[in-house]
Amino acid sequence: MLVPSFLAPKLSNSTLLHFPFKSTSVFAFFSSSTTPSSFTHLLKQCKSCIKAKLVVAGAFSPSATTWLSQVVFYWNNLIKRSVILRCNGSALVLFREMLRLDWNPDGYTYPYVLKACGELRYLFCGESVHGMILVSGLESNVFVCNGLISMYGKCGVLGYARQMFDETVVRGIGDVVTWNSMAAGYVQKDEYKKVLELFDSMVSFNCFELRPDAVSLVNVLPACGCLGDWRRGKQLQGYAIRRCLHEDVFVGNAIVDMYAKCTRLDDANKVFGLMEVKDVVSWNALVTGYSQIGRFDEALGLFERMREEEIELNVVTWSAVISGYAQRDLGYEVLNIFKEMMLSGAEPNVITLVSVLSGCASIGALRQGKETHCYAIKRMLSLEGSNAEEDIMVLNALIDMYAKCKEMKIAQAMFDVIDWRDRNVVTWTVMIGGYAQHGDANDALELFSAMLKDEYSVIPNAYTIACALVACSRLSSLRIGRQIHAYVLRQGYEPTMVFVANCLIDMYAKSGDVDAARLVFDNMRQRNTVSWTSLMTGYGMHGRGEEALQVFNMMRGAGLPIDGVTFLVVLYACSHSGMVDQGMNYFKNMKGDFGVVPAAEHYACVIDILGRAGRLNEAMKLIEDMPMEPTSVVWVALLSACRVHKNVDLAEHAAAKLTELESENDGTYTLLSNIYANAKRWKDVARVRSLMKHSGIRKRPGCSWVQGKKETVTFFVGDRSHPMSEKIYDLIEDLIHRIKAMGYIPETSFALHDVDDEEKGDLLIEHSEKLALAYGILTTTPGVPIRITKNLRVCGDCHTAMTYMSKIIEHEIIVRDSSRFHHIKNGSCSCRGFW
DNA sequence: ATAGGGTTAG
Repeated sequence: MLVPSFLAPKLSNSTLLHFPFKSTSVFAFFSSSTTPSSFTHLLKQCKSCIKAKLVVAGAFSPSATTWLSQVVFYWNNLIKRSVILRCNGSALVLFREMLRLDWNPDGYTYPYVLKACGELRYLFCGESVHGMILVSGLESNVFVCNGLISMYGKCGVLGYARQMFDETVVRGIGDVVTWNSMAAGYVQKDEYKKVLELFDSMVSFNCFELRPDAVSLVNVLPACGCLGDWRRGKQLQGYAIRRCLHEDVFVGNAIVDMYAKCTRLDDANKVFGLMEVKDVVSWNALVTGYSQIGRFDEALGLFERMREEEIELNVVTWSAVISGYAQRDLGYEVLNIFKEMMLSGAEPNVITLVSVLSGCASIGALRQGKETHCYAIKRMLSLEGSNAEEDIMVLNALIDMYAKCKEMKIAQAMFDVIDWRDRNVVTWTVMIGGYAQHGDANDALELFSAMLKDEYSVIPNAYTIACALVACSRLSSLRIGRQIHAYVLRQGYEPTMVFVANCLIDMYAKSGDVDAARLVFDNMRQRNTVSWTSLMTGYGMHGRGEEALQVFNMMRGAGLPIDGVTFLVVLYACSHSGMVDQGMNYFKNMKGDFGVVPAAEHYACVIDILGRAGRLNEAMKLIEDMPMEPTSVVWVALLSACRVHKNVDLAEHAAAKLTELESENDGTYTLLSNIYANAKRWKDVARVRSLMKHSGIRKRPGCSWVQGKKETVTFFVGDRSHPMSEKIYDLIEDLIHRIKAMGYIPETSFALHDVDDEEKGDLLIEHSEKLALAYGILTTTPGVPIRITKNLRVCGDCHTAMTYMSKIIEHEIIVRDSSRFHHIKNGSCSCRGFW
């Protein structure tokens, strides 16, 4: 008996032949009256429903019949049928029952039983069967050996598979299937190089009978595809033609797929055109090939041709088109095609669902997302055995969908329900990304640090890092951002470094350290458009417009494509640095020089530029000349300009337009109210305030946070919850007193109250940014900048007060508000009035 | 035995 070394220690165990089958849903009983014909009848029943209970009274003894060998044959048939119908669990139950009734499995039984073990990834079971095979002396049967190799391969223990393979080959009983089974094991585990090696040794193996067949090619061709080795694939294509194997649809499909995976779509198309027999798979290979290299129009063209030629579309076809749309964030198209698919009667599978959910996420289609959720639940309930690996993907897609639809509570609830052992990197990443973008970014960072705990045994990937950095960007959390940067450097996320580095640029810029952003940019080995525009945006929001334009010129020099977003960033930079003429020039020439047609967003930016410069009439004229309907962003830009330049009439016009567009929000009302207050039109102020009350729109509470040594501390308006409150308020009063002596006059129009000026002054000192500053002064070492972030725009009075204060405190004040950065130092601010 | 999927930034 040839006992493989890996099984030997287990053989001494008396539990060897113990079978851990739990299911008892299927019984096969044999009575003394069972005849071959009644047995055949039972088999037919099984064919229609393998779960049918084969009820026969009493146990059946093998010795009581004259058709003994026939019965084993029928058992084999029953098991084989189960396996073919993919009811592997039933196959094993039948096998156990066969043993219980004392029938002896033969060389025809084991291959199927092993196949069932492999499909179910029941390694322990498979080993037990292996033990029985050794006892029965069938270990020299090549079918059985091949079954063992493929069982171990399927269970992922390639070492065992390889050992069985080597022994089989050494004993000289190996055939093509032996080699192909081993190759299939390697393919399963993505060991593509091993597949190629195996194929080489198969060709050079000195055996007359042994030549690679169609199956061998079908195993090795995808390996070439995955390795991008199309030269090798072409050789194999030559081999296929010499052996006339290329006429096999499977081989043809594998060749098309190989070229498609190597992004050589023209070669793939040529092979496809020459194929005499095509099936859906051939078409699908080409469709997905085009879709994945971004030639989506050609993919859609093929899809249309498939419909014209009335090729029966299957799930894969539909899924490929749906995922193509989803990847392009074309959510509406996703939903349309999905509807068509459902009407055609095709059954969606896990992949379809995941793609549809990603489409829902991209357009925030909560209702359709919930429908898909219901469908998924229905499907999971009706499916016989659910697959944990596939389940987690659907769950991840659902969590992501809910997060992108801003339903963080549902997302969190779903996350909580998943056992931590079932959560994978993506589960964590979609949650972190969800909080970073659509919830409280603090929660995102908390989740990120929880994830890093060893007990969860998941390692963040580049996507996770990117999401965590987005959270830092939103919070301006330079300290945590730096820590993550250090983590990135330690781990080295080489393959996706461009993504991560772009996020780092964004994080440093938004955390107030645009020079660090530049450093990251300069050290990148590869850059893409986003790298450049991120850096430009960084310079733009810090009011360093000249440098932004320098980067733009470098970008042009580097030959990168200049698109609409690039121009948006350029105009944004000009507007925040008061570079009116340059901005207007770029706007005028963007179409002529770069072929980029200005969109509504570009108009909004230019109106902002003109507005800041006080050229309100020009701005209004431009709005009237816009080739498209002015969007709400345009009117908001005008309204803000009216605030700065105290134009009540135009402000009223802009506010009326915003109401027309039904996109007025708390910001609109606050601006308008401030404009009225500034003009001392108190009745109008009261009217706006009562309007707000009636429409249920509340002023978002102003909130500022300041970066402490260890943590970030948040203050709301009039906040007295901090333990240091008393000291904070004392300090503000003291500072205000001192700067008043320097000439500071409180700008009372910024307080939303119709009371006398004295009291308004009191309310102004409660503004969150002043509280944050006082806390910063109290806790920061002299000389170190104080970094404050505010959720709304910084209040004009606070801005003036801080500018005065910067003369008498020993800190630079770096304020990030919802519009830009203010570096306040020695009595002046980097914004130079361009908010 | 061949085809298909989710998480990222301006």
